[in-house]
Amino acid sequence: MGNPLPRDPIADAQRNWERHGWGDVAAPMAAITAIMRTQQILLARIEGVLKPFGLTFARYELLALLSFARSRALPMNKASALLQVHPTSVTNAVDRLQDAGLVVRSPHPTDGRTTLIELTTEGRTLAKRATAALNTEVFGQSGFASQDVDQLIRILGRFRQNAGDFGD
Amino acid sequence: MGNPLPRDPIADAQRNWERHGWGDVAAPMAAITAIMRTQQILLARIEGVLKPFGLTFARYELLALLSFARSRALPMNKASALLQVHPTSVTNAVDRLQDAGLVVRSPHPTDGRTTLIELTTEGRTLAKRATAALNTEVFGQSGFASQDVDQLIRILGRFRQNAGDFGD
DNA sequence: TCCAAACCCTTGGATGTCCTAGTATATTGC
DNA sequence: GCAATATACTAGGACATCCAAGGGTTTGGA
Repeated sequence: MGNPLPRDPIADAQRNWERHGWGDVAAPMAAITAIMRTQQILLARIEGVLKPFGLTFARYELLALLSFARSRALPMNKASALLQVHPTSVTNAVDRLQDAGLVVRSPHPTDGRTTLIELTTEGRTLAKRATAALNTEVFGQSGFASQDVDQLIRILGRFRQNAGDFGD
Repeated sequence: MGNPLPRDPIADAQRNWERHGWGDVAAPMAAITAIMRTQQILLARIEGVLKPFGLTFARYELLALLSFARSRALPMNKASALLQVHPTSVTNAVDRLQDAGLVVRSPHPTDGRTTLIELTTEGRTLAKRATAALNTEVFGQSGFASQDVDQLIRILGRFRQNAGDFGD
């Protein structure tokens, strides 16, 4: 989508902030902007790897969640909570996965409000293959040094906890 | 969109990866997933602050870019490169900002292919006010410790450079 | 017991992102 | 000078996300 820029646009923005007298928030602004951009880069890599499988990242995440769940079937609201996305996003993903024959919906045995989702055999197979591809082509070549990975897990873990993602 | 989970879902995923024999990529997987989730949290905060101004993050970024540009008018392709988004995304944002009276399009004086975008007076004022709000309500309360901010800038800066974002 | 409040999922609408093509204008090479 | 190639923007389509609202089911208090 573009060639490398001559200079780091985020470092430029940080300098702009300092120049305007906002030096006290320039660094957090740069860090947050860098997170946004990094996410964009990583998402593009992930989607690129998943495309041959006919999957998007959103659909893969749901497939992976189901493949690791203890119980074979998961309520949609549970999936929404664990994936931390809006319930309508899960509805959307399940619609498409079901059209592709990778998951099936079934009614909850005792709660008429709840819908369960479950992997089909093809869904389980595809989840395995897609995970293997992501492991070798993205996670195995993340571009982060080992110590940096640890730092990221620590820093972002604390941030997410403070943001109310999880207790503990 | 949800209450805190009892446990960190990303730490759970990391354990799942290790349990399946993918221990060598479990940590990068967790780090990358944490980046995705952190971006989601930050974006929600930013959009929440910008909503009263009638802005989204995409539109704000364009407004901010224009307000810091040396030249009053910027070609659309330049904006696309600096914001690192697809040209059609800039077209989309400019359409809406123009409808809102915050920017105007004008033809390039010498290159008939190029369209310049320029802030209106209202656009410049709104950019200032929105920036002030983001500085106090988001960047000033990022939730990252000062040393962590430095770590993030360093780690993600190197990552972005290796990913080909910029030379230097 | 029974109705109001809470909960679950889905539909419809607004936005944003990207990709693919199409149109118009510039630049390059012969 | 003219054709071929490259560049700039935009239109249309596929997906994802969220919010608001609606319809069905369960729960809980009067």
